[in-house]
Amino acid sequence: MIATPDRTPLPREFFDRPVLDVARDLLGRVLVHTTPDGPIELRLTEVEAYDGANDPGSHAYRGRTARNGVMFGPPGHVYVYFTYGMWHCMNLVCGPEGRASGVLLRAGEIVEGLEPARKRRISARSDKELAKGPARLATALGVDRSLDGADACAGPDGPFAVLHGRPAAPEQVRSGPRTGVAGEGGVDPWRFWIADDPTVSPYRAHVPRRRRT
DNA sequence: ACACGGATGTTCT
DNA sequence: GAACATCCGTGTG
Repeated sequence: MIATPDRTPLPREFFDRPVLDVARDLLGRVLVHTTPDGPIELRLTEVEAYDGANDPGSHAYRGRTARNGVMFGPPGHVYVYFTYGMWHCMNLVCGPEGRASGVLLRAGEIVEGLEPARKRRISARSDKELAKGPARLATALGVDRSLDGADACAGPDGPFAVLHGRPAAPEQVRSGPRTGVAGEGGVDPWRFWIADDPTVSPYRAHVPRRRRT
């Protein structure tokens, strides 16, 4: 008999901690996004921490703007941004309020709602690629800017929640530099993942692109 | 498996 | 005008 996973939503206090602690602790937890196609659930296998005004890699480094406002708000909310003209990526805001730190959700395993996830990720060659990468993850979950600012601690009534799940054992957690982050921001080992998990995305260094005309 | 360039448009300088 | 917390298709090995 298989033990029942703990489906208790994480309380807001979970997110009201230093962002590095929250990032490590999120691995293995289960996200639930309720969509018109039904619930999609994802077990997190890879995340990155971004530490507000102290962090040259963070969207909050140069202060508050219309885009990043949610990062400056209370912990336990969803920050979604649009990038490269095509993609969405999602973060969970960490406390304390005003610190503007967050955890980018980079990859995971779809554990419920495979059919709707495949439908949104038609180019995926296998199920382990459905959410292998932050924009793929958001696509598979059906997340866009309409979810920006949503409360991740609202429980089953809200459109999005983070369940307790089965946290990864600390000895299974690996860390390294963040993917695609330029300059000094790409130095700190603030990317975390579960060792040997097939859904973790490959590391890529930041590549400055040549101008187009 | 890995490297490259194009796609696409919002955001900020 | 430039940068962008990326992805995909195509090429090579």
